[in-house]
Amino acid sequence: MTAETADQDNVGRDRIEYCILRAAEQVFSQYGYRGASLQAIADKAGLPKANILYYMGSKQALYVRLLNRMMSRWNAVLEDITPESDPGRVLSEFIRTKIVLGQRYPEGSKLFAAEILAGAPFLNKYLSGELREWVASRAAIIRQWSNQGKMDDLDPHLLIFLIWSATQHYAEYSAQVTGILGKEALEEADLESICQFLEQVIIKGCGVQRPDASLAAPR
Amino acid sequence: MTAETADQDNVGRDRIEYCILRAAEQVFSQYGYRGASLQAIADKAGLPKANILYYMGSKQALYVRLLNRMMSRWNAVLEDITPESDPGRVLSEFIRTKIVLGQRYPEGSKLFAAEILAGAPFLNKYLSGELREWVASRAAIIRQWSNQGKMDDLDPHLLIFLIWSATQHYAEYSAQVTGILGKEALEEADLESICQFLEQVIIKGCGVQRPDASLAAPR
DNA sequence: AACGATATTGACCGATCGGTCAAAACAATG
DNA sequence: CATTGTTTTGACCGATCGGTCAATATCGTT
Repeated sequence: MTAETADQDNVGRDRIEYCILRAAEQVFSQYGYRGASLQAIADKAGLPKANILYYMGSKQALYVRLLNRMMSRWNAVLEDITPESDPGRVLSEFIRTKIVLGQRYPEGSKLFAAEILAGAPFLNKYLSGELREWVASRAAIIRQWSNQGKMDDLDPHLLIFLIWSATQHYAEYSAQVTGILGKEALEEADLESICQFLEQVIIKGCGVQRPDASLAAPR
Repeated sequence: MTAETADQDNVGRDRIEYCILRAAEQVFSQYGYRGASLQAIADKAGLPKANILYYMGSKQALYVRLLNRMMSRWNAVLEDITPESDPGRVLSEFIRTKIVLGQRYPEGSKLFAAEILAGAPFLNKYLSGELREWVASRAAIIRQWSNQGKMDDLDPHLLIFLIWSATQHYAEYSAQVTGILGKEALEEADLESICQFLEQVIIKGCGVQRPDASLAAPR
């Protein structure tokens, strides 16, 4: 690197890399790792194929980078959960956040789904490592809620799986959902309906108690 | 065809076709349509590649045949639903049937998932045709249940989506589920727990009333 | 203007893709 | 045994795969 024009240089580099990542996410999410071709990514990015490899090194490196980017987007979810939290509020926020993430990054969600479908060849360590710990810590807190009588006594892992599956469905199966509902795409109002539906059914289904039942007057 | 040794002939042919379909289902479900190669299918079936094409005609014909086979497996679900049915029993059976199907045909389930992820290029007509009608008719009955006060007033489409997603999750995301639970595979007992969990949460979450509340003595 | 570093890109590599074909192997009938 | 129809399969086709490379273009520094 020559002296300190680094800022400008990196800005230009970052812009191109972002463009490549965006194109690659679309192609990988649609066709999976093996089904995607660098040529298709290059075409979508408007660059020659050799340029993709110049910036990303290899198909695998590009793919792994996309996976990591998507994982990091999910890291913020359910961060502030504590044994003292109100289950209803936390579950509600969990559901809404997941729905929003799926809408904000539909290709990333599908990319992740395709990776799992293929048997998680690049993510098995993450699944049985970081993510397992993540789930275990949240499950322990949910378990405490049950013991405190704040909600029914349910397997917390299965509850987390339920929320995952129910929310991700609308990102990964958008083709099915829109096909059946006869819509071109899901609108804001649809998403709000979905969120309210899932909140109501899941929170009620878990027997979540009103937070301040002993304090607030029932009405 | 020569006279009537047709039986034997067809049996031999069917056996080979079944073998090919089984191998193809594995490969397609793991890599998607574009990511799968006829060579990989041939290797898994223990046949030369040219033989696959002799029996199946083309990669696309083989793929479409697998899709149709999987769709027909799902046809039996929720067939005997009526406005007079007990919602609890129907939903419970719906959930269990879906879980069982996912376990019986894990590759078929993943095949379908991969097809939807890719934007359902081969299934969009089915989704917005047959399947939409299927959903609409069931949704109408669920709506009647709500009007009869048998359950809460919820969007039936979203309820069907919820059950679909929650059950299919254990077939399509088996790599994630086993990775997080730290199991090699889901056992019978796990599946029973999952079914009971989903039945309890969803039925309770929908406010389903006990069927003979006015007849049976509360205990 | 001259120079070294970085970017860009067309040409090319061996491997593999889906698919064709004709020769060989096989089975059944006359 | 000869004949006819069906399977089987290796060889091959043009296209495309991921990846390499060297020639060229661009840029900042001196």
